[in-house]
Amino acid sequence: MTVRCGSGDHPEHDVYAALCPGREVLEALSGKWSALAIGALEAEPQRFTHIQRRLQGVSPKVLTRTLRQLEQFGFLTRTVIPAVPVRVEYALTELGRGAAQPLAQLRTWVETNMDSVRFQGQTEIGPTQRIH
Amino acid sequence: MTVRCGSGDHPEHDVYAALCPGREVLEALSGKWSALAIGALEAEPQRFTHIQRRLQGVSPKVLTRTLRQLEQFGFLTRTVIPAVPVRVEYALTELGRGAAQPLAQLRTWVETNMDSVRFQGQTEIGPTQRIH
DNA sequence: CGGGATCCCATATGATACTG
DNA sequence: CAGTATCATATGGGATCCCG
Repeated sequence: MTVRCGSGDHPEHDVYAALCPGREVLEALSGKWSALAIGALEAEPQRFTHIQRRLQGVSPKVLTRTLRQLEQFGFLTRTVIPAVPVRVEYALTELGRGAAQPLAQLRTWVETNMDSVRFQGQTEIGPTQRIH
Repeated sequence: MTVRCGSGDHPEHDVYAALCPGREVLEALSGKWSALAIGALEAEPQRFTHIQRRLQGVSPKVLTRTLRQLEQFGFLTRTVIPAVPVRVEYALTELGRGAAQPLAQLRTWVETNMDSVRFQGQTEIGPTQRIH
């Protein structure tokens, strides 16, 4: 069964708890390519190569791992279509479509707020100064 | 100025583009502790130790790096309050409060859908079979 | 109290080439 | 087409100890 991790009184899941399995899920969805991959499948199922072209810069190896991980959690399905050459289709599950929503909002937020983000260099700080 | 990365016709930012600076931002918000850290500051500014206690399991070094990174992008501010001992307060900026929303939705989605997530092991696959 | 300095490791990510 | 194999690198993350 699923481990719960509510803090104290209520039994709900709480990603702030160290042992909450939700952390794994959050990390899976937070991978460098996860949000993009899920977004690529929002409209309709897609084949490997299509996804790879969409996520500009991803290597086949990394994309494979990303997709397999998402599949393991049940966010998407991988279907091999017998044909020559073979076709493999990735499609979001019901769960995946659910996760796709907050992820899409995150992507959209980033895109629409890019101009407010600061890209300046380091904030030099050094050791915290003591007051004498 | 800010680099744009719209695909083709429109000039908007597009995180699917390889050179889009939005990718950095998305990654910054996708760090293992980023979403949790920002969430910890949603209600009100907090001190380092408080945040550390909230994010169960984070080491001081990693938390420091997480916060500094978020500060660099302008998501939060770090204020040293002259006192003995020194107090350092972290507070979300306007930008940070904006980012906090989609992140909160993501956390909430994960927490409320944990029971639907599959935690079973690997999907054994092996090399894709060829059709003869 | 709020970190910095170090050391260390796992693993995520990458580039490239090759194959069923 | 849809990967796997290999090699290489980075760096995020962690543990510990120390400091002003």
